[in-house]
Amino acid sequence: MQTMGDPLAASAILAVMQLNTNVFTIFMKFSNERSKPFMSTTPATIKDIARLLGISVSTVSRALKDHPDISAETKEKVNEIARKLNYRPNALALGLKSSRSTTIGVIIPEIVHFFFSTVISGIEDAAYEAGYNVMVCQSNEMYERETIVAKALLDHRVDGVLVSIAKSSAKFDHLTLLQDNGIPLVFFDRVCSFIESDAVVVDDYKGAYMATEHLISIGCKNIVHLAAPENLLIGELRKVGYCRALEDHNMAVDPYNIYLCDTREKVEEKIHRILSRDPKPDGFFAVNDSTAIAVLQEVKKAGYRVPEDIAIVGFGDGPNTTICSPTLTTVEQNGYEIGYEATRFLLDRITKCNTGAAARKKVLTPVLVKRESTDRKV
Amino acid sequence: MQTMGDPLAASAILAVMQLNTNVFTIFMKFSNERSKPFMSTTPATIKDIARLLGISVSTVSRALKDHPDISAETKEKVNEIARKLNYRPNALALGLKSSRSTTIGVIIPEIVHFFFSTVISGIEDAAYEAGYNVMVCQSNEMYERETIVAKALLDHRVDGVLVSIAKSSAKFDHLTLLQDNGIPLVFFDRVCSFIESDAVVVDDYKGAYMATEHLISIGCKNIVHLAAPENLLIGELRKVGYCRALEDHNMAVDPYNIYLCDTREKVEEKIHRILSRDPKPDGFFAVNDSTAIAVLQEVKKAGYRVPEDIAIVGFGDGPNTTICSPTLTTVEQNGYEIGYEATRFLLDRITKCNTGAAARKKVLTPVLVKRESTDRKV
DNA sequence: AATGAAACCGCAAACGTTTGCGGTAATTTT
DNA sequence: AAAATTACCGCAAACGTTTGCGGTTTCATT
Repeated sequence: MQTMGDPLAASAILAVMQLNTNVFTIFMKFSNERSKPFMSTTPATIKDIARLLGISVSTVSRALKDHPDISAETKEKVNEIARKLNYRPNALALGLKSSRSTTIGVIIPEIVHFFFSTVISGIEDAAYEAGYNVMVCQSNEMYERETIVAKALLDHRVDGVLVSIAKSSAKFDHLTLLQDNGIPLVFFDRVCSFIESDAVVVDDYKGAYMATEHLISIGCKNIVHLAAPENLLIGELRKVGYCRALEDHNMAVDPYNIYLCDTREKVEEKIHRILSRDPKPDGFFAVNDSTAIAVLQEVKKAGYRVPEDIAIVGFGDGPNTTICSPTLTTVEQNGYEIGYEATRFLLDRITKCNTGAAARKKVLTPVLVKRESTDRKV
Repeated sequence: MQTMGDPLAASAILAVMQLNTNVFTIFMKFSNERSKPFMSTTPATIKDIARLLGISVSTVSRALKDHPDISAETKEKVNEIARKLNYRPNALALGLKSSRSTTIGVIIPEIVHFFFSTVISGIEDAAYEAGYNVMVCQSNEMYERETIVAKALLDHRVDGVLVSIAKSSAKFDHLTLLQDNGIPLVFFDRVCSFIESDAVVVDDYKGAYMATEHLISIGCKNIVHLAAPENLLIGELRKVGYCRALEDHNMAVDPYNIYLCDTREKVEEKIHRILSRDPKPDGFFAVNDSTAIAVLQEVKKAGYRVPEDIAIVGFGDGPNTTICSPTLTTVEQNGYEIGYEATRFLLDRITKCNTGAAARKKVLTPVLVKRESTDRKV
């Protein structure tokens, strides 16, 4: 058979020759195929290989994973046919049998945000390194969507879930549901205080403290903080960092200088009210970059100079911070590292099956990136 | 039993009472659980429900889907236990049985880009509306990664795949592999000319034509085009649109005015060479927004005024275009709509099983969004 | 020549579902 | 009262794998 030119035809003959039992069905298989010899429209299975070779599925299965019980000759034949048929193991069957799907789920607010998309890159890299697949689900910051995707991940029997909670999530039954079903959870960035679980976060308190202190150091006397909703821990921590920095420099914390304002839209809605307060703000610390940039644009439009009249600091260090003008001082958050480390935590839980071990927490230290929006000549 | 206060305890009793055969295993089940009555660490199955109720799995299965053969009483009991156990059907088993996973795969270059992440939003919405889940995989613009994720999607027996090819992909065996296995393909944005399949794209030619014509209309005489690699059809089409617009206005197409330059890095590398050419460029049409914005920043840095000395147009209309200064004129691409329509195409193929029908193509018309970077007083 | 041990391979159960078919009991129809 | 429905439920096979166990050969050892 090695003398034949066309390897496909060669194996077809080989296969037919070795048949003993069900020649008919095989023949049907061949005659049914249109123009694609040896390739049905449906994925090849171990059964197909076994049938073509006239051996049992057990043998094929063992041959494919190089089991010592199988002869070299058989292994060769099996692998050849498998290659020709483009055989790929059915992950559903594998998962059902082993009750492990080698897939991890991700519940993430919105991937449009640069930070979250870099987190995903870190997650994917860590997962692929370990042979795991990733299933990414957006909650779109909506509690309902979060519950839906959590259940979908449960349905698919993912081996673990990485989650950063939505702004609007106040109930967490859907997450404890996952835990109750033996699916380990690891939080990243936006953690949930009510659930005992591993977590990877940045030191939001410290980042906010540094940001505020920097504004103070360049001479700001009346610093406004644009904050996130209260149920978000990261928002709270950043607010506390802001307050503490003021206190440590003997500046009073004016509650009226703290606004719930974490999107561009809210900035456009509230900015005039904020700017018309007395004493007038000369510094802004916003809970994220896009809010900070919106402020930057609005105050410029209102005739103020940045950073001379008003200095601004954001949080996150997305690429936008270098394309606005002036460029934005911000607190760097290494999304990739957060995703990578969180996934390492999760894989650890999965492979070690140590769901019992105490919750670990990794806190990454952010760094303040100084740019033009706070670059005053002091 | 309705008189008891605790519904959990009530059903436990109910369950034990109804047992006839395997009391022992049930008892084991209870005594094994720590602090979580009625909830093992592993997901509940139909078998569990059947065992607790002393009925067969077939009955439970039918009861759960409201089959007329099952009595109202049984249905009620089954549903009650199912709810208590947080029963969720095993998607792996369902997929294996039906050879449909109600999951669609997405192969996308990089979700960091605003355009692609909006596409995903459109995909998700269309998929969820139809009860499908979405598995998003990034190729990171790498051919190897693209082949890996394609195989992973095949392994998971997704019902269909949406794909936008990586810049570096020149071979497409991994995609025909999917087709050969009966998995329908729909391309979005970056199509592959060698594979006959459905596609949803924007009219890149027209978008480029409009952009170039706009530059001409504001008085640009020497317009540079920063192009994508040649193997990307969208890049080619945009280049052709650029050339055609010049020709239609009796302006010569200078091949030296066309550069392979589609990232910020390449701009920083080549901009000085480009600007030092004679005649000096007075207009730029870049193949995407981030490239255009990089140009904008570099020419400003080099002392030129935008748009007075040099006018710039991008492609894509991401949010960056409104935060750079001056704001960027660009060609709007409705990513959400592309994703939504592509998914509709795919679901159509899946549900209708009409893999045989001719390939359909939907071309969305982009619109030119004029902003400051071309706002000359003419 | 009988025994033992390799070397190879197949049977069958299991994972969690669905579903055609058959069966029993209760109810209705003659 | 017999027959025919009707109502309700269980058996078992199937989806694609893996794997413990048992079964044949074959070959080397006494």
